Amino acid sequence: MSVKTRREKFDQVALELIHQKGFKATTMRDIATSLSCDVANIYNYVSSKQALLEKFLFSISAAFHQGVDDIASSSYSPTEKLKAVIGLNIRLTHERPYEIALLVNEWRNLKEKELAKFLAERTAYEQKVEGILQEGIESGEFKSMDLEIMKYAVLSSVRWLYSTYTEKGPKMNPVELERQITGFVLGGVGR
Amino acid sequence: MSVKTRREKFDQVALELIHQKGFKATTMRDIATSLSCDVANIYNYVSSKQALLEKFLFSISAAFHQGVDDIASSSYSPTEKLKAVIGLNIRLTHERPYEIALLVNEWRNLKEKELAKFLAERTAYEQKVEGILQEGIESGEFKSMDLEIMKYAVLSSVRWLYSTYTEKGPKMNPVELERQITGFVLGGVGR
DNA sequence: TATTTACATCAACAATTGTTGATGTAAATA
DNA sequence: TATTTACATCAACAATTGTTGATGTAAATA
Repeated sequence: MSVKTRREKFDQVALELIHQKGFKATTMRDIATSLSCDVANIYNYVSSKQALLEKFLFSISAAFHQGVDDIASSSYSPTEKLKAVIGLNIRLTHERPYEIALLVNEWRNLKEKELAKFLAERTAYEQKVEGILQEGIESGEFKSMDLEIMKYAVLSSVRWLYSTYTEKGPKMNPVELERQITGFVLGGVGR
Repeated sequence: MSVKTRREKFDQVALELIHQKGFKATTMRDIATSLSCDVANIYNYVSSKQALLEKFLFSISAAFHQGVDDIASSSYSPTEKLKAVIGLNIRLTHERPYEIALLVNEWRNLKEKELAKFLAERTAYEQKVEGILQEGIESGEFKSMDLEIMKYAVLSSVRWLYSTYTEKGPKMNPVELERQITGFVLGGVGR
């Protein structure tokens, strides 16, 4: 586990630096310094700085898509599907918090073509979630509220989670976290 | 209104560019080009690029603090205070969406000293909201859930709002928006 | 009228930054 | 044994970028 190849170490260091300082602010020299090697050496691992960002973003984006597709096409009820989407978010956040942080904060640094591709993927993901919510409204399981607001409210309820795993301090128990978030999304803070 | 002094025009252009491209990616030359003037001219309006970011962030941060202080020290019930906090967020988002976008996305570009000051202010704001939530749990108005999770869940429920005002397309009616968000935060999506 | 204010341009700088080409070496593989 | 692989360094580049100093001008103010 903690014995990593040089390549794995590189990925990890690059990811944490980009999360911490931001993509633009992280220089190839920063990464080299953290690896105690020469700048030029980094190009043995990755073809360009842009390619580095693209790799992280499209990899985690694909994981979300696969997860939500499996949920959407299941025979679960809307409520159960919504719980599963929350569970998916918590599982991925727990496993890959730094990539999710980039997903939230660094996507705008993609170049034109990749940016368009990324935004298309993001919109597709959001529409899949919206589909579950609409199903729930129609079946009467969810209250009838503005669908777009409902979608953003639900999505934002899990978007902050990565910070509890990237920041210092005690990590939250993912099982308990899921229970709490699910309770909030379904029932709010009121009694 | 649309007749602006050169200085107001500068603020507006700088704000929109930084929102759109990000602080690091926005160059002084970008701003100059948008204003159809020389780069050097910008230094008649602001002393440095960093000062520009600081001005926007601390100004909007102060507005949030003043708002939440008035609410916290009122004699409203916890539920009413929570509604007022949501209302404050919606009002400020409606009035100053671009500054709020920077508050969410660009604070990490502050330099050491200002970064520390900013984070202290942000933590203080979050603690004030947490205080209201705790009061509500103790009085039995809110369900008893993990206070920290509750705090982040509530805060994130309003953190995405700016995008509905900075993006193209029809703007949401702030009164209806407030009603919908309040309903979600207090009662969730379930029936 | 004399002076300040607000806004403007030009040329130039030092530092930073992503990237490349030439080159080397120890270990693994054919 | 011959060759490929993975990892490494050095020197150098072209482009970008924030910022400054010198200088000018039309309008507002004293």
